Amino acid sequence: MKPARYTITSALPYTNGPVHIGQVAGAYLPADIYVRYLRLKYGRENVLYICGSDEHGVAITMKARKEGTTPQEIVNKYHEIIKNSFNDFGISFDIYHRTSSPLHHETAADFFKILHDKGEVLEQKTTEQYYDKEHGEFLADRYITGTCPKCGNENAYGDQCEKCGSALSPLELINPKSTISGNIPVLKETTHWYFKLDAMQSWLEEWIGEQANRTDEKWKKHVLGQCRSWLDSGLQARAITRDIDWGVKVPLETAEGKVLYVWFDAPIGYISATKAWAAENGTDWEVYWKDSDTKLVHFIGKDNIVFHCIFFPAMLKAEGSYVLPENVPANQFMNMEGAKMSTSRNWTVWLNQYLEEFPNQQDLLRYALTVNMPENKDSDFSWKDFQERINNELVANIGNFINRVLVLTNKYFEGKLQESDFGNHEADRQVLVEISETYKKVEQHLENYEFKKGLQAIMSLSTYGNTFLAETEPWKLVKVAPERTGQILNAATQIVYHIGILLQPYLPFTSAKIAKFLNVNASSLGWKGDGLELLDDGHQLGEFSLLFEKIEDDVITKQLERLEAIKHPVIAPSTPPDTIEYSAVKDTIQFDDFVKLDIRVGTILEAEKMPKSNKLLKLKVDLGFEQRTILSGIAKHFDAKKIVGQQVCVVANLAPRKMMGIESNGMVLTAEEADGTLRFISPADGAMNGATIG
RNA sequence: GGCGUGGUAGCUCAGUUGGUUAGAGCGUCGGAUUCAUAACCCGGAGGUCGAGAGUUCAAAUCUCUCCCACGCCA
Repeated sequence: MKPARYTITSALPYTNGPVHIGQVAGAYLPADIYVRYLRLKYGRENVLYICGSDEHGVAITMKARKEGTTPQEIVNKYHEIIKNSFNDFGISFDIYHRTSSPLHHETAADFFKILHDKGEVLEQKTTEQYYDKEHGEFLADRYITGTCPKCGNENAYGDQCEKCGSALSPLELINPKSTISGNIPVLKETTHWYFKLDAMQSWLEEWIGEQANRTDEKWKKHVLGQCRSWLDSGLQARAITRDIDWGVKVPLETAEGKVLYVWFDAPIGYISATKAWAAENGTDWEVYWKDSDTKLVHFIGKDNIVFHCIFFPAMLKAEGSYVLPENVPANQFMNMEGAKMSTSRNWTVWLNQYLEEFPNQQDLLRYALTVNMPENKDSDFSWKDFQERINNELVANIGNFINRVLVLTNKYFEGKLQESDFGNHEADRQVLVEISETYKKVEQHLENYEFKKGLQAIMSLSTYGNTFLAETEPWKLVKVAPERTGQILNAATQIVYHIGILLQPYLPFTSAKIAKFLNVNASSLGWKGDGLELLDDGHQLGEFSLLFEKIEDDVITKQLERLEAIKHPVIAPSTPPDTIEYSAVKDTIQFDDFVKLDIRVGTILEAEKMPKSNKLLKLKVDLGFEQRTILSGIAKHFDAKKIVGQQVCVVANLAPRKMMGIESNGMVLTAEEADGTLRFISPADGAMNGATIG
């Protein structure tokens, strides 16, 4: 029944920004929990967990163009940020690869070639598309703006009108305009390759139908529903090539200047990542994708369902030699303080940001995200809830239980496990039963992708431990029956030990800490569901401290203030006085002089008044790539407490300057009104920290 | 606009094929306790299961209509 090996994937993050906690809760944390469990249960060598950066597509070329840099630089930057934040957070990929690598280009091109050479899978079609004569290139949908035929909005994009929400095709736009040159584009013929999805309709219906009826593990309802919805409306051939120059070149002589469309190339990234991993480890990649005894599981967010349940399986099937996914346990979305997460509005928590602001507290977020994971419907993350969960559950339940046991054992028996007697005491025997039962529950839940329930079962074991102590009262018993007290604490310590093991998939950092407290080798903590293994009588426990610290109110307040600033941007249109004296325009400078300025978007993380100065505020500003200390003479205009979270523009390449003993690295830009009032300059709709201004 | 998935206690969420008094955690109220990070343990209160209609001996669960949220598509 058990497969010989597992190939587990998490959605490839798109490298036009860092990843945020919603994505983590959706596709990375559940996969990591699953994978850590599988490795413990079935052996590390039988599980391969892969991921990587998705680095192609028009969105990245647009961003590069906007920021005056190259696509490669954009993806290099975010690839590093994303990779490092996953690593710090404990997402335990066997490899984190990238689709801009030569190996991926080769793999994706080969895959295309195989489909192409089969002759029946792909077809060529020639259509007319908008072309920018001045720049000599075909225009991607998003490079075209015009008037929306439905609502009259003059700034609709070629693929969508953001005002009325309707999806468009570029040909529908009235008065189309190239956003690259501003010129009117012309229609020109171009040829593309299409994947004949329609030809796979009946096979897909059959395959999805099998998944819907499987008894070993269920596919989620919303996943199946989405698939049905697609199949019912009839599949159509889809273009898999594009006329841009950023991506995997189409490996045909007749396809000069064309690349694979990103949806086609991205999932192949799973395969190329596997190849890269296999090469590094001197092993064979193919069994992880082609052996029928391999179980392939894709972890994704709900926006990705059709790609992983329809398109990619169809591609794999068309190629012919690959296994198909056994399950695609897509999660729904996580909201933030009751509103949709928005990357452009900064209405989220970036993973790298959390890791910086909460150093060495990965497990707190892992816990909060797991407990609130959007497994079957959208969920909500709020900082207040985060604080309460940590304080009432991690600190008060698990942390406290473990502390009680260790303190008692230390106080009464110098931290040495006394002789146990499970045979003669029903209460002690019950402890072992509870532990075994917990293993069974956790295993069952994890095998079914029920991550919340699994964690709840572990919490229940901790509650059981607390009850066990309350009922046996070792602190009273020790005065009259020290031997029995030793037996009770032995049993309680076995609970601690197994909580340590059970927690490994969920809270690996905490698990390692528990192992240290117990003086056992963390790497030897195996999954001991069958034939419960216990700590030996006489075992000497290690030194311990508090497992979790409480989260104080000010920590939460700070986060909420940041969000409040986003919700209510400071807009103060003051009525100008009748006579305004405008300052004279300065001497003309050359364009070259202007480009020397490096102005960036940043967010104020901390602000405090400089002692002994009535003008200066000491700011800590997050510029995305780094955080800086900047002294700014704005203290008379702004309340230090209220500007935390404010987005500002910063001259990033101003020479450092020391003021009152502290070095200032940059300058925060403000607008000065006639009456001297200062206002921050910040991007109208918010922008990512580090975004260039020009 | 079409399709899909949700809408359950103050909050965050569970509720398998329709079947006794609809559950958990947190919060709240009361009790007990002091080994422990005022933590833990026990107990109580709290729900017209989005709204309305229908099928049924019986509906959170099935059907229809409508409202709201999110996703996919046009």
